[in-house]
Amino acid sequence: MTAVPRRRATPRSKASRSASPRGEAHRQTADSRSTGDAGLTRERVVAEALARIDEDGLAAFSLRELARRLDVYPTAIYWHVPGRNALLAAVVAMALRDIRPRGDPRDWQAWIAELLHGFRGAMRAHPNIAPLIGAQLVSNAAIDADLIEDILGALRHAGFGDERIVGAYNTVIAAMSGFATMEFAPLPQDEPVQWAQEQARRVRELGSSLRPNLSGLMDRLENRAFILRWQNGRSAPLDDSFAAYVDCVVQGMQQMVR
Amino acid sequence: MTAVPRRRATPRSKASRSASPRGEAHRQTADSRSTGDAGLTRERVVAEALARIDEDGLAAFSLRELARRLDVYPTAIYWHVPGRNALLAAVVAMALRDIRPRGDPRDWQAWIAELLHGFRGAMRAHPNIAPLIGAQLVSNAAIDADLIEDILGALRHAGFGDERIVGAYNTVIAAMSGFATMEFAPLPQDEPVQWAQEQARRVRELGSSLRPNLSGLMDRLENRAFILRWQNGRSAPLDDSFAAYVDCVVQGMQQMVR
DNA sequence: TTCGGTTCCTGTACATCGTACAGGAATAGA
DNA sequence: TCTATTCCTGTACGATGTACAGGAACCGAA
Repeated sequence: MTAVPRRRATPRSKASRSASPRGEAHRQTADSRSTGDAGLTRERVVAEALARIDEDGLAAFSLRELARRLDVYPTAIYWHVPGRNALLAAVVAMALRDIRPRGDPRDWQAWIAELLHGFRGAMRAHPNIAPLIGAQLVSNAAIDADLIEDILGALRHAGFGDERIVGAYNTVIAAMSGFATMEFAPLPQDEPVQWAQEQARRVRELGSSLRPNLSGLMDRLENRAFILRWQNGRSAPLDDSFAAYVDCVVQGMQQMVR
Repeated sequence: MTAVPRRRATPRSKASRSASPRGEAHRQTADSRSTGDAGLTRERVVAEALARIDEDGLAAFSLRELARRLDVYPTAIYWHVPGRNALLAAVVAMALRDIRPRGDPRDWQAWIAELLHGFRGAMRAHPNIAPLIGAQLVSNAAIDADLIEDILGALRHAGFGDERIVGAYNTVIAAMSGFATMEFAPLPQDEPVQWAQEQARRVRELGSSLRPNLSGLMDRLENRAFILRWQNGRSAPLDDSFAAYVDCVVQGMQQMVR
């Protein structure tokens, strides 16, 4: 049906092979490579996977397409990565690499707010990994141990004792990932335009006279509130709501600690 | 490798066909059916899909396996449901059918707490749909419009005006789904025992002397905190942490409204 | 300089998946 | 009794993840 122009069966084309930089031999050691586009690395595989997901979305991502982009056979990837799931875990880790706040954990309120905003910033940079977040954060090493240590440190400064600090920690992690995961959750990717129109119509129809709050607030809610929108955070970010959410969590923790 | 005993190519076996209840003709009208196990319905398809996901997990779920269980050809499902994604959306809607609190929205704090606990209860009943929650709650009809109306009503009683009620609403939705989604996120399903052991070892090694908070709290944290556990909420629920989380959100909203 | 081992990739193969499409049998309505 | 509709059977296709068996380039020791 789609009749996508298909590349040849053999992944490394004659052309790209003979046009190899400096006409050097194809084979290179892992560390002597200087061109950067030949010689696979785990780093390169993961980075390209993230790039593919950023561009085409998670649903369209496949090891075979990734291999095509890397100009290798699909099974070559398995040398650097155990399998699809492990690759996705590594992708998440790469995307969340730099969320550690630079502020002072002793100013715990500002520090936690910075953490939550930083996490959301990473999600905004790579919104298509949103569905992976919950799945990979079960116990994955995507989050640095030093970051966890700092979170606990901030909570100590907030005044949490041994009894309640576990609940506070879990609250922070859940708050960090909860909002952004939903905000950037993907839309149905088939027929996106028609789907958005249908959703917009559906949402507006909810505001009947039988539902006074919904109808009275419809102007403010439509496409700006969960379940009542037809775009995701990529095209329609929920900045204000997220700020309110962060305030709520931080103030709630302040109350909790007393 | 696994060599699963494979059923025949034709889905409805001779045996089950001739052993059809009361030896009646195979074909039945949609409403005259009384046996309950013949005649497909959208309801039946969705219910069986949820049952399959509950038992085998989301990763193992496929339309073909579902069809095998329903004793029909895979393509028969398409008569009742547009496709895989739509089916999963319907599954989520079914699982979240009864989360509407029975309390009085005017007592907004108790009402919102009940909502959050009710949502988590639904997730505990169907933990394997956790990865779908974020994805399907973008703007899906999984949540009843009347429930949304009640949430807004509760927030009105809390004192939120037009300005801030959208942020409060999004906070409630994010809080509702955020924690439970993570708590019940699936573990890697290949080699679960070995994986759990590795994770346990990894977590315990994080508590070195370089990380005093982590090491000091390790006894309380291990397998009870996000990122530091090797079981998910199904086998190791985070009841206390969730209660703390709900308190935090509710108290935070109370502060917000002033 | 030769040679055996290691690294990293090519190439093949297979079971499985979602779903498009063409009918065909039973039923309902005229 | 005839026709249209409903709901399923049956076939088919392209795509996917990954097991497995090599094979070519490199490394270090002889």
